[in-house]
Amino acid sequence: MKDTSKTDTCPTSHTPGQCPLDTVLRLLMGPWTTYVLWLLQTEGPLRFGQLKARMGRISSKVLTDRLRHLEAAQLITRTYAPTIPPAVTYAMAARGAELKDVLDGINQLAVRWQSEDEARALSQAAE
Amino acid sequence: MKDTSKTDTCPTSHTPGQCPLDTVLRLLMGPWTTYVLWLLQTEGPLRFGQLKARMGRISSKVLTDRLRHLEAAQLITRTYAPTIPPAVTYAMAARGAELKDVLDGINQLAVRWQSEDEARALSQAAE
DNA sequence: ACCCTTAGTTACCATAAAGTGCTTACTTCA
DNA sequence: TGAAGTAAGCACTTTATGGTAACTAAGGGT
Repeated sequence: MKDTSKTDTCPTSHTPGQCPLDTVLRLLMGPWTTYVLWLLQTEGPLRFGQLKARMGRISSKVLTDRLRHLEAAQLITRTYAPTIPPAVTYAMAARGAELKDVLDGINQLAVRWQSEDEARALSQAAE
Repeated sequence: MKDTSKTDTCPTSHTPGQCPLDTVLRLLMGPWTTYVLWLLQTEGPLRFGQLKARMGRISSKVLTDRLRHLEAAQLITRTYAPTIPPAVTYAMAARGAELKDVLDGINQLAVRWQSEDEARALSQAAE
């Protein structure tokens, strides 16, 4: 859990301590987080090891941490099968799907801005 | 092989920092960043000292850093008047206004989720 | 008897980021 | 004379975070 009591950045809510927007942004910001969501959304439910394998150099510790936070925010679901060895499957939850739309919105902006910047850099280099 | 905006949350690159969406999210993650944008959006152009005063306990160093990054991303503009003492004014730029809409989208989700959680907590407490 | 598997946990370390305080430049006002 | 005021810059300290590696559970295979 992150401690937001020291640095409250709340834009919209005047109740000190937690702004909803900030809570969500903080959740998404760490490295790997959006990548987890993207994988679960495009490939469907995945097990811990499958996620880890697709993410290359991520450590178990950090991946666990990201999954726990996403699960606590109800963006993904965690299904534990107490077999030996155990099998744990993660999948997008309803809120994750809702978030996808707005993330796509940001992504479209980001991609467009980047291409605009590249185009401008090229035209300047041509002078 | 061009349209990545349809389903992808992270288009081409898997490494954190290369993906456009990740770049934007990392810029916003703050602390304080969304608060700066919110202030400039709701109160109009503000000078450095005015921003700092409204943000309470932020240090000049961090505020400067945030403003530089937002300026580099062309989300805000910086206007320097070489008077004595100097006067520097920050204002929303075109891209900042574009971003505002999607941020509002996230904020609406976040607020709704929070109220849903609170309602559920209350109904459980009533049992 | 030992090693393999999965999905983590724990301890420890290195680095990055945030916070604090001091300094600058120049003019006006007391 | 010198204090006040603005927008930082710089050096230093402290906290947060990510990464690495070792270790666990419990049974099945060899």
